[in-house]
Amino acid sequence: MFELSLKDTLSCGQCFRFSNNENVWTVIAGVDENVRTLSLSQDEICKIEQDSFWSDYFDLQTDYESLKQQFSKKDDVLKTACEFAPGIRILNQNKWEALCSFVISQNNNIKRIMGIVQRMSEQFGKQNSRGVYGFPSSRTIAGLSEEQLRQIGLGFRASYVLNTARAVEDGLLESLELLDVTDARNELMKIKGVGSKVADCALLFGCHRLECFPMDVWMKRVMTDYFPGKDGKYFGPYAGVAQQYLFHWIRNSKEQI
DNA sequence: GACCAGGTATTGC
DNA sequence: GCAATACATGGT
Repeated sequence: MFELSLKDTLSCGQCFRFSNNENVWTVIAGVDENVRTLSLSQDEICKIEQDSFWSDYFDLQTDYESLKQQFSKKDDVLKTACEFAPGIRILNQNKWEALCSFVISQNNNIKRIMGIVQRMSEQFGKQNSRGVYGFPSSRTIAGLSEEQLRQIGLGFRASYVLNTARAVEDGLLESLELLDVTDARNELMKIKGVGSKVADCALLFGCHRLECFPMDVWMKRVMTDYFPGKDGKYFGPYAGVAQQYLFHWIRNSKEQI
């Protein structure tokens, strides 16, 4: 049996379309009419195994038990973070949706990011057969004006989102597949509005490049406080997984070391 | 009303 | 290369 906490995995800042009623967690994932919805309580998670889309989305193919064991053996602080929320997994999101969402995330807070993504979907996305709005396609966004994007509250990020949609329409995401992480990262950063942190988030949460180690304000704090002089390379080829445990721990744990 | 939010581009050394 | 600053918007 796999370990997965819906609450911790969905609310740890990887994705921006989820909600919670009573004990039921709901995720909305995917673009336009390919959007899918999952509503589940924690004690029903075994159902995910029977669905190929959600199995992939929640990364059931990766052995997190083994990773957490290795992390815990390597470092005591990381062990504490793993034990704080052991049910976190790295999501496999749509690449464009992840990239665009993290462009929106810059100098922004999670609640407002979620609102913007929801408005974007309802105004510019297409519905599936059940009436759920998918995240708008890059083609749709590339065809909008900056002014139209500003109206949903994107602020100065409107032009960044537009630049990103145009790059994706030019085949950026397909071109990344052949590249190593360093080249892929540099390619993403050619977009005006995509820096190192957003590039790493897109690669980690959208392209499943588990060695990427996004450095936001929280992770900078973790590194200076607990890993002085070190960087993401210290955590090895699955640094991105370690990053997410540390990120969630530093933001939510009252009792730090 | 100042300050902040999973940053980035620009400018100036 | 690294430090300082503006950037839209909505919430404390």
